[in-house]
Amino acid sequence: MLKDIIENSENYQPGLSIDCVIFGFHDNQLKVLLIKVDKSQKWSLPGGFIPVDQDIDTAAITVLNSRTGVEGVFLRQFATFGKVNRNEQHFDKKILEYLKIEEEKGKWLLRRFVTIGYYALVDFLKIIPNSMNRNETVEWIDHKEVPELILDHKEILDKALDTLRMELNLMPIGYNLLPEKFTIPELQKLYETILDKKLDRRNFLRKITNIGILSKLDEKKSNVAHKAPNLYSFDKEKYEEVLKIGLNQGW
Amino acid sequence: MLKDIIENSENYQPGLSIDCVIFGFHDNQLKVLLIKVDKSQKWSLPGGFIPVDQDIDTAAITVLNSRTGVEGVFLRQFATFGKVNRNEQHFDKKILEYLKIEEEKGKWLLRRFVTIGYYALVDFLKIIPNSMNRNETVEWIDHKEVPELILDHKEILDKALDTLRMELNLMPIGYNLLPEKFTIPELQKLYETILDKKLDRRNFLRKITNIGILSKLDEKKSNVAHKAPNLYSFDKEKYEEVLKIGLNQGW
DNA sequence: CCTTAATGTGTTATAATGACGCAATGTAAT
DNA sequence: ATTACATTGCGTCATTATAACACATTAAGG
Repeated sequence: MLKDIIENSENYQPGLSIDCVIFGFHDNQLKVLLIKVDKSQKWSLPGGFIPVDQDIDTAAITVLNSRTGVEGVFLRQFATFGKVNRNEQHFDKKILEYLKIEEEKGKWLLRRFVTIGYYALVDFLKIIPNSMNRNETVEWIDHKEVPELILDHKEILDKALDTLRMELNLMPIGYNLLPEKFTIPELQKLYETILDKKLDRRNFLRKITNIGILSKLDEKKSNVAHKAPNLYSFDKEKYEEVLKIGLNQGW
Repeated sequence: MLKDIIENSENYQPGLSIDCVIFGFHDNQLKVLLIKVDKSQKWSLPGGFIPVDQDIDTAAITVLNSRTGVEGVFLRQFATFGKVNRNEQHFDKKILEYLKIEEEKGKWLLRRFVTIGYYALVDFLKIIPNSMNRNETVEWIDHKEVPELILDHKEILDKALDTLRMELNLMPIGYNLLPEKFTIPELQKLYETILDKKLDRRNFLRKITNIGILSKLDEKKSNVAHKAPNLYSFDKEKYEEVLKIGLNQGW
């Protein structure tokens, strides 16, 4: 795959890549989809290169889609990373030897790559982590237990989470991270997990319902310990509306 | 200049550029620093290319500095633009002929360029718009009277303003856009101009002073019609602190 | 059947916001 | 000089939002 790209490098934007921070939510944990190439010691964010005939947003969708199989989810560009030495220890000649790529073609890879960061929010249960070949492992990892990552991928991940936390104040979140029917406590735990902070149950309920994006269903969650919580779903129309205009007007 | 870059294109990141939206404030108008190359009909944002041995942030500082002469001001990356055809009508062979660049070297320019957008807030009065050569005009233009721009520069400018408006709710603004001593009405007009919205005088005063970033000076503005307003300055220390932690906590 | 650990609903004090009123001040017109 | 006028500075009040907390309800399990 990488070999194909390098050998057809004239079809790809040089020195530019895309990395996706794909968030999911499960077992009250914020998960991140990470990849490990078998021969490598470290994990990395799913990424890809940009065909010269594709918009960068389209290329990002391709990356997300190839790893998760989902389409039409929340995907947003958040920052671009371009320190001089960000990949100088990584894309070195060993890879080219390993992939049996001739030196002239290989030069395409041996330069500083600037990478455009996107983050996605996806429904954990709808995703089957998809390894594109047998040499790599794709896995959901709790964001609190992320192992050492290649290059500056930790920095990229942190920035994505910072952005997500900030955008939590500007727009509703949850539609893409929760199943269709969910309970208020579940939604609250999502918020608490993202923010890494305890919230008051009762105040949370009031605030979240006041936004007007929730529909209370005439149905309770079954098979739960203690009192069965009510189920809710998002009112997609109002949700989209609030996504557009934003939550806080501020000034 | 462009000729130099193309002829030494191996020293520059291929297919990648930087564009700066430089905001200033004067006469109660939000100004944008724009450039017009004499032979061109349209204006453009000041931009530049990225030396392979420079961080992208450093390259952005270079662009800003070369046009304004200022250093250490507010400069922030806000988005990266990479539609497939964003520059296909612009960087064409005519330019290469005009610059007398041989075809092989010129290929560097004839591809899709992805551009990283930065926006800067600078003190209008401290800037001397600096044209790098006689063929170009550098000018402050009221953001409401921005003429047609090349490529997708209008889109970039709009996105920068959107970002600025959003960040107005997250952090204090003004330190880089106003002179050292200023009045509350001036600061309010800055906010009103950026937001394109009238604010209540009295509520603005209360809110802005409650942030705790202003120092009331024992001095009034002179030579003004009507009642002389008090002068204020920013408490740099508290300002920086609020910049870090942010204004609204939200959740 | 009682304990336990959740959920659902409400209350109260405090703070933030939005919409105004009015006096003080300096310019400009008469 | 006096007055009209625009603008600043400071304050009020009703409404809304927020934070902290009390209590009843519900289901599971000993």
